[in-house]
Amino acid sequence: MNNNNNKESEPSKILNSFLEEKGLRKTQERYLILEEIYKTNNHFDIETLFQKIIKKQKISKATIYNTIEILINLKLIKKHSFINKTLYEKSFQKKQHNHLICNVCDKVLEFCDPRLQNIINSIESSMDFLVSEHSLNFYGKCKKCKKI
Amino acid sequence: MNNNNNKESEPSKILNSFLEEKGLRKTQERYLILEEIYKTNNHFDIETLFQKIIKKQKISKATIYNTIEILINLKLIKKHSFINKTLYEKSFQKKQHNHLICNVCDKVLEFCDPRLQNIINSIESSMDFLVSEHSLNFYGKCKKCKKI
DNA sequence: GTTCTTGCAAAGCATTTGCAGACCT
DNA sequence: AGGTCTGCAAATGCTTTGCAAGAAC
Repeated sequence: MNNNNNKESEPSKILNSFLEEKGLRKTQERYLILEEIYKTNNHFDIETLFQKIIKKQKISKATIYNTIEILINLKLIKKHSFINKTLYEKSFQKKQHNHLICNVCDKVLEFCDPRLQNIINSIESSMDFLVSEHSLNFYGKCKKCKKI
Repeated sequence: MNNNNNKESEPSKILNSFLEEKGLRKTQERYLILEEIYKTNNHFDIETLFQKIIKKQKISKATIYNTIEILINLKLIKKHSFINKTLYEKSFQKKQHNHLICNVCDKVLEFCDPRLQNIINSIESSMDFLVSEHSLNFYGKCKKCKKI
């Protein structure tokens, strides 16, 4: 997969079609922000993303927030509300996963567990609730920090 | 169980012992805030708690935030960082549970599922991570809002 | 009397909004 | 040309901080 998110990458094409379809402007900034995000492999916050981009060219946080909203709607990124901080991550073709957050070093790890889907299925029927999103986070100490 | 949290209720006694032990002041405000929280059966936010108390007597949000912190440490309340809002709930002798958040009416429902503990156990060993807290939230549509 | 706590106001963050000028189409 | 988007700065919402006055011990 092409992570070098130029205008030919899949996420860019998705953004492109969306903007076209809605008659919205294809601004340089929107593609640039998407590109920067797709260059990043970790979870990131707005400030970090802003700092990365501002080194290359003028940009305002308002534009970042605006674009982030579009990207969330397009499912190109995902927002996570952890305790005391909000982080985002790219999500195109990314498998369902959950998070481990180390309270000591702040690292965010990912894991998958197929049993979660079973829980979702049961709860949907037992509680008569339609689940469209979920978040499962474990907070504690990672491998390294456990030892200290 | 006595939910009429006067100074003889269990949560008050816990707060009391803690303050005594640490040589901190047993202020009227601290007991009052705890009492108000234990009268509340739902999840609540700071603003709502503040409004409830201010009707009865002068209080400042700074004091509420300060007391909330003590109560969290004593595990008498629990903080939840949902997407776009922070809510708290009393947690004394409250069983482990998880949350369903309706995106339409904002209602917060609770559920328990014993299989979650199995997931925690597996992840602790497979990821070599020590889990001390967790949150499992499902976002979607509740029974009523599904129909609309 | 000493020390801690409260209430108030100001400061801090993260995010949103309003608007003039710049940029897409 | 015309409407949209950006950047800036101000506003907002939530939480924290600093400090003088008040309360607990």
